[in-house]
Amino acid sequence: MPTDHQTASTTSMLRVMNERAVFGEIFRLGPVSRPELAQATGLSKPTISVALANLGRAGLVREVGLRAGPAGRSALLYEVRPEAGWVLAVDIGRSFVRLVLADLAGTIAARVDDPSGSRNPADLLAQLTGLADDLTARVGIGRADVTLTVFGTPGIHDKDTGALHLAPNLPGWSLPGAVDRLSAVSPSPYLVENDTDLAAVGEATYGLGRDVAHFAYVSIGTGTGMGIVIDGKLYRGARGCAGEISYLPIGEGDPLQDDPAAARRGMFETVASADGIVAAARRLGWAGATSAKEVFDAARAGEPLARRAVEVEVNHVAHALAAVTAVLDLELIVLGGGVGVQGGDLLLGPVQERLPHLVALAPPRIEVSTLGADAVLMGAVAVGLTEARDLVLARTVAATP
Amino acid sequence: MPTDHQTASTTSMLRVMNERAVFGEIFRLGPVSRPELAQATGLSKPTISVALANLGRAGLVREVGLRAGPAGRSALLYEVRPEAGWVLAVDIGRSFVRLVLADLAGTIAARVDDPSGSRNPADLLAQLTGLADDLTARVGIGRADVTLTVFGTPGIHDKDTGALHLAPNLPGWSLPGAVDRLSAVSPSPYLVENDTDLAAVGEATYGLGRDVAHFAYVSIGTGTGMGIVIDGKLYRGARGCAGEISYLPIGEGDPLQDDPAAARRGMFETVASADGIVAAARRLGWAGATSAKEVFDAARAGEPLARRAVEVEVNHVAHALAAVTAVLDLELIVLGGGVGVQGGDLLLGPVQERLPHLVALAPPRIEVSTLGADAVLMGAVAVGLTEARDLVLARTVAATP
DNA sequence: GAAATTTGTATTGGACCTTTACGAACGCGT
DNA sequence: ACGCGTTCGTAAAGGTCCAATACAAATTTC
Repeated sequence: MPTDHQTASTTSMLRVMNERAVFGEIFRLGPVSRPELAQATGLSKPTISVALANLGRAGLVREVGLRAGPAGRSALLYEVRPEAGWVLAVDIGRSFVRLVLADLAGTIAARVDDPSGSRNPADLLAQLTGLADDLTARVGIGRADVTLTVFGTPGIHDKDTGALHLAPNLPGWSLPGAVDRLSAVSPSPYLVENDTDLAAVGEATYGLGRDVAHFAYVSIGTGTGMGIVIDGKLYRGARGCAGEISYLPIGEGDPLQDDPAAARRGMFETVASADGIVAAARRLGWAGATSAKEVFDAARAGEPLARRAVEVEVNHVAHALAAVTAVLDLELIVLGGGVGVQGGDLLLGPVQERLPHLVALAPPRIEVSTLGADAVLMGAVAVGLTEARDLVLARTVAATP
Repeated sequence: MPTDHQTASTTSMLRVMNERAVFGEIFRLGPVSRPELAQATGLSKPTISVALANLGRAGLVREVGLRAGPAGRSALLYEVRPEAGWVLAVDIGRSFVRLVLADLAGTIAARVDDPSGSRNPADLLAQLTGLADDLTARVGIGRADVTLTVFGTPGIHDKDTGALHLAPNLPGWSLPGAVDRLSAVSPSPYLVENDTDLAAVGEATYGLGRDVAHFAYVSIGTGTGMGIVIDGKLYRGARGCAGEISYLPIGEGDPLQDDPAAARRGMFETVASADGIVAAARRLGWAGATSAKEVFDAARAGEPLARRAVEVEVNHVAHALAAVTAVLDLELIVLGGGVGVQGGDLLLGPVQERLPHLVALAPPRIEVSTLGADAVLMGAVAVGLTEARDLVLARTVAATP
């Protein structure tokens, strides 16, 4: 049990701490006056003034107007200077590459969605670099002005070897060092995160999980996955594999005896992902079923075979969420991914009804994602903003001797 | 996503922070010299001296001897004054009540194990109060000298209502306010924690999980449960129900169709707990099986039916740990509880072998508890010590105007 | 247009920590 | 036994930072 010991501080670190606190409150509260900052931080007015002077000199905050109060002198308002930092968010999806350039205030300045072709490292890198240059040029900043780049990819990024595991859709990226080549996209520091994890952060920051302390995002689509956000922080697990619900031992039979390929892919993913639904429909007698969307449409139209296939899916999803609830005891689970979003109307009610029968605990609320396909990108922005805020501040502090 | 904002500090809070840091390092490093403390905290020698003077005046630390170095003046060593605080740990088990009185240094000064009778609130309270008085008297301190009392109980403590849920073995304790009556045992502040959670903390502090950041303790016995320790902190979940693996949807058939009572109890607990093993043995043809211990003994003797019953148990446990691994991605899982400890030799190997076939991820290490029945008690001591350290420090700081 | 109120800043004082310097204590070698 | 190098502990001086107080500036209300 490695317990983090309390840190000691010297006087000169106080200024850093307090400036950081002031900067953080400006982020949190938006345009805000000095008295409000004094209130929020517990610091005195003169201290706030000094901190604002330093932050202003460093170009991190700016005056933005006056607040007209009921009486008395109007207060100057301060806000984060948006151009103080830029976050490049990249979602490397199965069929699309999406990029967003956001300023430090979180405003999205430019966006690109590219239905890309090849996924081998060299082609993908060239494509990403070109798109990134497009975006920065469009906004009128240089490549070097990007504070931080955040990549969302499927699979698990092994930071020691630079390899990407469990991402069969990205051939060539599982070789050692392959992920490190992403540094070529932008001269900034960069982060590589699992796409489902980012989607979870996105939903937790901009979506339904905003005020929820124990939250998870469950993605069901071509594959399955889960991102866990606890107390506002992503939970990654010992090796970054937390939330790999593909491997939940849920479904009929025993993978060892049945099908080793399915075992490698994971029991839950095999039965519950899009092609698992198609397989279920076929097994039930609908030989011509080709896509999950088709099955859901038919179920909405009242087709009995399709409805039974959906029932099977409901059962699998309910069992998975039951397992997650038994382990994590969450407040809210948001359903996403292709199946989760497009089939959400058919899944949500039955799953919610089924869950209390499986776990005699207070079940979590279950909702369908509001961000949809943008969840990954928005999560990358959120992660990037949090990190970029620290980066610009650290840069400033270092430059104040 | 509630993000905790950076706190601001004033100069006078620096002293508090630094004294806290010094005190923490003394805890962490044991008898330690001033130069070592300066090194560990990053503070200067004079500051350490001042902090030690204050802590000494408050009775929290004391000189303990000299360190003879290879050359130069010998350094005075400081350690926590054990009598500065006392933690009373209480394990309310199924057939035993165990109490321990530990000083602030963590030394166990007195212990009592009582094979108690009645479990209704009034009787149990009387018994606990008597035993607690015995312990304090034996050590020579007063009731009021106890800094903190930590109770370990089965079930989930609802802090809002003061009721204890999911603890069928403690009749009467599920009424609102019942748990609050535990305050009568000692005039100190008190905490009520789930026994399995405490056992997890015990193993994480004194047992096999000492240097592990992602850890869980899985208890299998009369019931089943899991305690999760992440980065040294207990993970409780949204309502304190995290780790209730009794409800993992693992086992044959569907509880809804089969047996509503089993559904209330939880699928996994029904099949994998001690009486689940007995039931499995009977189902396999051993009609006379009466206890899990008997089944394990027979399996060790080579009895075929018993060995098959153990195989069934292995399968269930492996599935449960697979689900836990898929969700949490742990480094280490420690197996405890009656079945876990006494049947560990038969379960460990087969489960470890089975797990990689169920999850294609790096599986966690699995070990059998070394603390055994003392895990709950030791966990209560660990939790109490952490908290008591803050309490005595806060008391001191408040008394220094 | 004056009073009331709120905002921003200048000044003073206090709390804290570090640096520097020096005396105290100890071991080792001669 | 004595000196020397080394380490430990403390004292004094200096610097940084923040709060409190006081006051000037700006704005609304009556």
